[in-house]
Amino acid sequence: MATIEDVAKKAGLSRSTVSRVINRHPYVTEEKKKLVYDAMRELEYYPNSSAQRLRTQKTDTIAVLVPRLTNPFFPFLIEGLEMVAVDHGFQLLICQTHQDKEKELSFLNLLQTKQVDGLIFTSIENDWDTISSFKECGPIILCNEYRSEATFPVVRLNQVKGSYLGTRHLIEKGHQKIAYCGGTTSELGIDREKGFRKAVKEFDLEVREDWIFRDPFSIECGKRVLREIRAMEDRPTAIFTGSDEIAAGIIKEAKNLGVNIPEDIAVIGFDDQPIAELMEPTLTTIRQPTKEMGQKTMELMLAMLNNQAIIHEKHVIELPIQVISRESV
Amino acid sequence: MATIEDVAKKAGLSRSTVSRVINRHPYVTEEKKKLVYDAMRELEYYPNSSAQRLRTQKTDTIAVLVPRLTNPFFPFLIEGLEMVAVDHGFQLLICQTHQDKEKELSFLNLLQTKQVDGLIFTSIENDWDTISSFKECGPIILCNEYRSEATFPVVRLNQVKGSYLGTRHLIEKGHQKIAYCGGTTSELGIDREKGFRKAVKEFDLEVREDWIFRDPFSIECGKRVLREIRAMEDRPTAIFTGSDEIAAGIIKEAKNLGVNIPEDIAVIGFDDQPIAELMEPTLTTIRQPTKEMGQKTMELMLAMLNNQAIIHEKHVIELPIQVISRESV
DNA sequence: TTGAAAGCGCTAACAC
DNA sequence: GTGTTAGCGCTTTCAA
Repeated sequence: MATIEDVAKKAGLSRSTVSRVINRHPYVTEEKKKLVYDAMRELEYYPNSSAQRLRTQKTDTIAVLVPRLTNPFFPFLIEGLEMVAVDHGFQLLICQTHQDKEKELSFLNLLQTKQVDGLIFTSIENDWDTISSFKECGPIILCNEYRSEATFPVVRLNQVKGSYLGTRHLIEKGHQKIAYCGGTTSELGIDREKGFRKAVKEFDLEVREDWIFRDPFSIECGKRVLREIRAMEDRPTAIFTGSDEIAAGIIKEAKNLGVNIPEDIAVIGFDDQPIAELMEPTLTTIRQPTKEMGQKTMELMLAMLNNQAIIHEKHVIELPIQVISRESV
Repeated sequence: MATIEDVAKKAGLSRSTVSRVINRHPYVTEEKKKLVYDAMRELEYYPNSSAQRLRTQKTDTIAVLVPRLTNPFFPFLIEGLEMVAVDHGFQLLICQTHQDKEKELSFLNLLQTKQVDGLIFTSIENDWDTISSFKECGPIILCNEYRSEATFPVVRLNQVKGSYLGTRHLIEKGHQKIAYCGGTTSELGIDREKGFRKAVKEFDLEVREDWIFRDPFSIECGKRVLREIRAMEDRPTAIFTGSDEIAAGIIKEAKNLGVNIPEDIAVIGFDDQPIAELMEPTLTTIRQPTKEMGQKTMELMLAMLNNQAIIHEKHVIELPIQVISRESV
């Protein structure tokens, strides 16, 4: 493998000049530039990035922590993040935590060991104290999931509002008996439940604790929820869910059980993934501007890396959220 | 940021000893080991991986080239790759080519610049000559997509057989007029078409060239294909498709147009993604053992990196493929 | 069992 | 404009 030294020798110049050519510095004569390029070509030289990184203390890489890639929400989010990153010469290191605290910590280690210049959380597993201790290691942003104690910038949606709007939509369609399916471990989940409760209370309806289903996340979970509901004596007429996948599972199981949607029970999803349009009936859902959220996040990250703007540690960007009305409600 | 030097000083030892402790070398007394650990903790020391990489000439990172993450096939494949990689202390650098030749080349550059130890293609954009010129840069494996000229190891399915079985399934269900939707730019696509043609000919049926739809890839493409078919005078009674997404698009559009599946037209997908079970009717499809393919590929990569086995450059691993019969045929 | 020292490949003062 | 040189932080002979 050729090194910069080899190129310098072959070109009859110094390492510095070669380095200048590589890094497109001004003040190199065309003549010598050509000499360098020729030598590089002949030797099939490519700069060693570990050496560059060590020397410059930059990696031009941003770590993105996601729970898992098989949840389509995250690939779409990554799409937005990547678009902006690539435009600015950065690459993404995508890290699946699989909802594991230890794994999450091991990825935070990337920042400590200088394998990445910055890190973006799209989900959070560990306690806030644990995570905040990494503050000194480099720029960190919370995107999608968040913590109110956070002393990092946050890019998020107003989840209270999202679920409030979704629930109100169900109520306005005439539903009074509404079940809720959502996460409880994240602040995002807690906020969604708040929005749900807010809407229900606003219309003087009752929140039935036995109609609250905690921490479902998959198609399978959705199926199970519907089975549990069908086993009840007093059943809800509508279900609010925390993802299109859960909602899809409910719809699927409804078919198996001969339950009609939305007549017997209405369902609203969350995210507006492609699957929402494919289901029969099509899925009413709460659209998150996923890609935009990714873009905004990466723009913020780049600004932090450049110290362009002084980013306040309580900097919060909130993006709009809306109900997409289809057939399942 | 603390360096190994700082730790050495604080512990009253040499850099070498600290390094030995970091790398769990034998022959360090417990006493000194403790001294080092204490110093590391106090200084919040973490080894700089750029320096380690430069010194050891290893990155413990494998690049995985995928067309895009929003096609669920690839996250599942990555799942398999990652499982094995993580077990052996490797991380994945996931690279989306977005079907772009230039981007693909820029990722091959990762190997040249020593940012990764090995590289896995799951799709191929450039000419074989272009790609094969990277052979000297490090271990490369083709996974999923392949080229018969390949002088790299290949992990793949027998695509000819897959589409042959799928087409035969359609024929055995009584279909004689079968349309084909698939890629033509990749060898994988060409092989699938071969399998299709083989089955059709074997049953003395005709391949109608105007029923061949080239290079569809999305839900939207599927919709378009069905519209084109409905505009024909003489229509096929079944469609073979190259992905569950295309098939889902066809089914979706069929509903819009009041076309019954499988009565008016049968559809078979490819991949067996979660969506196949969610569609109504459920999707008959050709299952690829995606995760296993990922696992096998990474095992092979690790073997290549260790020179454990001498991997023949024409090494080909072929995994089984089967038809999953549901309602759409 | 430990330390001294060389060097991985590169960039950036600084000097000319 | 170009070259000399120091050094980024680490591992690994080699010698003791």
